[in-house]
This record gives sequence, C-alpha cells and structure tokens, in this order.
Amino acid sequence: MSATSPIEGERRLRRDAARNRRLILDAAREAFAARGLHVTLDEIARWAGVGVGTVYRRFADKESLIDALFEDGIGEVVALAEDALDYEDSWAGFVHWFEGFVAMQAQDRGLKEVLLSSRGSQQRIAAASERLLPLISRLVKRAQDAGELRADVRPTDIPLMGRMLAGIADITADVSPELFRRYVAIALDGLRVSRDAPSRLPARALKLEQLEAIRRAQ
Amino acid sequence: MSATSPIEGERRLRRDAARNRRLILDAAREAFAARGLHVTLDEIARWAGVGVGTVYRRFADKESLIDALFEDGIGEVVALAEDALDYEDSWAGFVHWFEGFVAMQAQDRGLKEVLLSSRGSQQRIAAASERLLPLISRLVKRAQDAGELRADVRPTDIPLMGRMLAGIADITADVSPELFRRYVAIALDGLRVSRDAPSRLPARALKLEQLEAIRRAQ
DNA sequence: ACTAAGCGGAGATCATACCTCCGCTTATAC
DNA sequence: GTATAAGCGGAGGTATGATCTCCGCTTAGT
Repeated sequence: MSATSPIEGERRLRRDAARNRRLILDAAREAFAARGLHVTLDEIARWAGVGVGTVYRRFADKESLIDALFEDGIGEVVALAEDALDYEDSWAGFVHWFEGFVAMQAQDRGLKEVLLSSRGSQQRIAAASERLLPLISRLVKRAQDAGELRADVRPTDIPLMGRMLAGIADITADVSPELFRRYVAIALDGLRVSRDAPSRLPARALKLEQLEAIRRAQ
Repeated sequence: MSATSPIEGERRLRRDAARNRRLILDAAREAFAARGLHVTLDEIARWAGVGVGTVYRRFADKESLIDALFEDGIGEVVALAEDALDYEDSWAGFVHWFEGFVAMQAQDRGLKEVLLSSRGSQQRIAAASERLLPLISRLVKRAQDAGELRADVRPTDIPLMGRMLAGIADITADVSPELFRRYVAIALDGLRVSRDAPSRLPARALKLEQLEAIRRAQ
C-alpha cells in the first residue's frame, strides 16, 4: 500500500515516529470508516494514543491524511469494475459490480464521502472518476445488449443510484447494517427488462420500533 | 392555516407587527424549502426585510418557527395517504401516494428534514408519524392482497425507500429538479410482483458534465 | 400628542474546528 | 556514555459561524 511504505527520497523516520505514523493511519481509517470524514484530527490523535501535534508533524493537514488513506480505496472500486467486465454473463457482471460498489460505501463512510464530494486532493479522485465512468458505460452497454438491463437507463444513472443506496445504508447502519441490501435488490429488480417474479429479498425488514429508533437517532 | 391565524387569547398584534410576522413566515417557508433547516434566522430576517430582533420577538427561537411552519406540511402527507386509500385500483393508490410522498420532500428540503429528523417539537411530528404508519400499512396490504405489490416488502421498508429517493432528489435538485422521478419509477418497477416490460422513465438522464457538476457542487 | 409596542442590527456569547508552539523526552550515531 | 537532532504532548491561538440579547430610536393607535 502506498500509504504505508516510506516514500523514496524521504529521510527515514525514527522508529517511534514510524510506529506512531502507523497508529495514526490505522486510527484514521477506522474513525473515518465508522463515522465519516467529519471526525476531527484531535479525536483521531486520541484514538491513536498520540498528541495532535504528532499528527500534524506527519501530515501537513487533514486533507493530506485523507489523501494518504483513500488513494487505495478508490482504486478498489475501479478494480472491481474491471473484474466485473470479465464475467461471461453480462447481467451477473453488472450486479456483481453494483452490489460491491454500494457495499464498499456502506462499510466505509469516509470512502463514500470521498467518492462523491470534492474533498481530498481533487486531482486523484477526479482522475479515478475518469477511469471509472467508461468502465461503467461498458458494463451498462454489455448488459443492455444482452437484453437484461432495461434499455432506457443511461450510464450516468448508475453512480447516482449507487449513491442513493449508499445514502440509505448510512442512515440505517447503526440499527441494521445489512438492511440496505433489500433496497439494492429491489433496485436491481427495477433495472431488469422483465422478470416473472421478484428476486428474494436479503436481510430482515425493520420492526416498527427500529424505524422509530432511526428517526430519534438522526 | 394554524400558522397564520392569531392564536386565541393572545393580545392582538399592531398592524406593522402582524405584517412582519407574515413576511417572516413566508421568507422562512421559502428559505427552508429551498435550502433546508440549516439556514440561519439572520438570513431569514434579511430575506424577509426585517431585523433579526424582530424575528426573535415573534418566535422564541428557531425551533418555534420551524414548528409553526411544518405543522401543516406533515398533515398534508397524512392527507395524501388517506386520499390514496380511496382509489379503486390499489396499486394505483399506492403509486399515487408514494410518488406524492417523495415529490413533496423533493420540493421542500425543510419538510424532508423535519419528517425524519428529531427537529421541531418532537411531539407533533411523532404524533403525525403515528397516524401515518398505519395508513402506509393499509396501502401496502391492499396492494399486496391484489397481487400487485411484491409480498416480501414490509410497511417499514416504504418510508425508508421514500427517504432514500428524497435523498437523491436533494443532491440532484440544482442540476435537474425532475431527475429523481427516474429513480422513483425504477424503484416502483422493482416493487411490482411481475411485469413484462419496464415502465417508461420520466425526465432525461444526466449528461456526463452534469454528473461532474454535482460532484463539484457537493 | 402621548405612550406602549415594535423595530433594527451591532455585538455578546457559545460552540467547534483546525492548526501552532514550545518546553520536555528519547532514539540514534559516534 | 553522551550529544543532539528528531520527536513528543497537548494547552491554547485563531478563525468561523450560529444563536440570541440589548437598547436607543421609530411608529401605530388611541
């Protein structure tokens, strides 16, 4: 991982410093994934068991830390799409990617926020985005040509539907972390050209009290 | 409307004060609808053309103002559900309500935030919510008994799907205010038991630059 | 023309981030 | 063993942004 190895040309860190850098990155990954990019560096420092000063000595500012972390994450989304294009069955490939795309974001609030906001080093994210969109277009086209994916969706609809589903995953995560898969399944059923019966819904629907709990938690 | 008429038992306002109260409520409605509950009372005051002091003389705090405004809005959602239960065709009734439910939130950020957050006078919203859920259950049951709505969705899924769609409406509103209807249509197609062909998608998909614009705007 | 009611908006107050600074500690090289 | 550069913690400086108060002036209504 690029975030973990020392960059060539930089003077080597003292052993304690290197250890702390790792602690900070690990704490940041966990904290951003669990709670989003809004967590403060003060909190990350406390979580990592170091002082804030130590964080700022290693990373010029919050932006740099976010960069160091999410370069990899975005690469994974792209890799998943490349993977999906190798599927024989084009619909299965599309479903594989789409479910993975949403699930990755559902499990990592930070990634979700990096993916569709303009945080972080604009550059890299924009670049990854430019690599991703053509792949999505090909996944869409293949599945449409096979007569599986409805013909009236356009490639730009897909990341938006992904974001929509990641959004509900965010809201329901605390109460039922797998609930979002129901809505992914319903959305995929809606994206098929035709079908005789609905696919089976994963996870359990919420109980009334759980729905109420979400409203209170907001 | 309860928000506009003077409450009985309260001393009558001087004419200029009454006029200002109206101006404030109108400005607040517009501002909350367009930009969400986070707009400051300072901004609402400027928009209304009065001083902040005037706002705070009429409404104890921001909460009270939100209350005064959204009592009505929540009632409308309930009324729409009651209306939908009168439809002969149970699926059409369900669709009528669901589309309206999402559209109302899409057109009013404030309403959306009031509906599923714990802002405002908890009490009234919780009460409305308790009136609404049984209505949703009946709409769902009717459409399922008729064999139109898939049997494996539960009533609690519906407000969550509504929120999910309202969420994407929020994000895309500036670029294409009707885009969310595409995703409502896809979701409804996914909610049917079976169908031969997809329904026709409303609105136009985004162009690549528009998708990019949304990312930048976040 | 008198006065209670209302007005504007500067600024007090509070909250919350990001980031810096500096006196002290420690790893490492010799 | 010791010198020293590197690193450390965390209190607090700074900036921002929101809510709400206060008070000298204005105006509607009798």
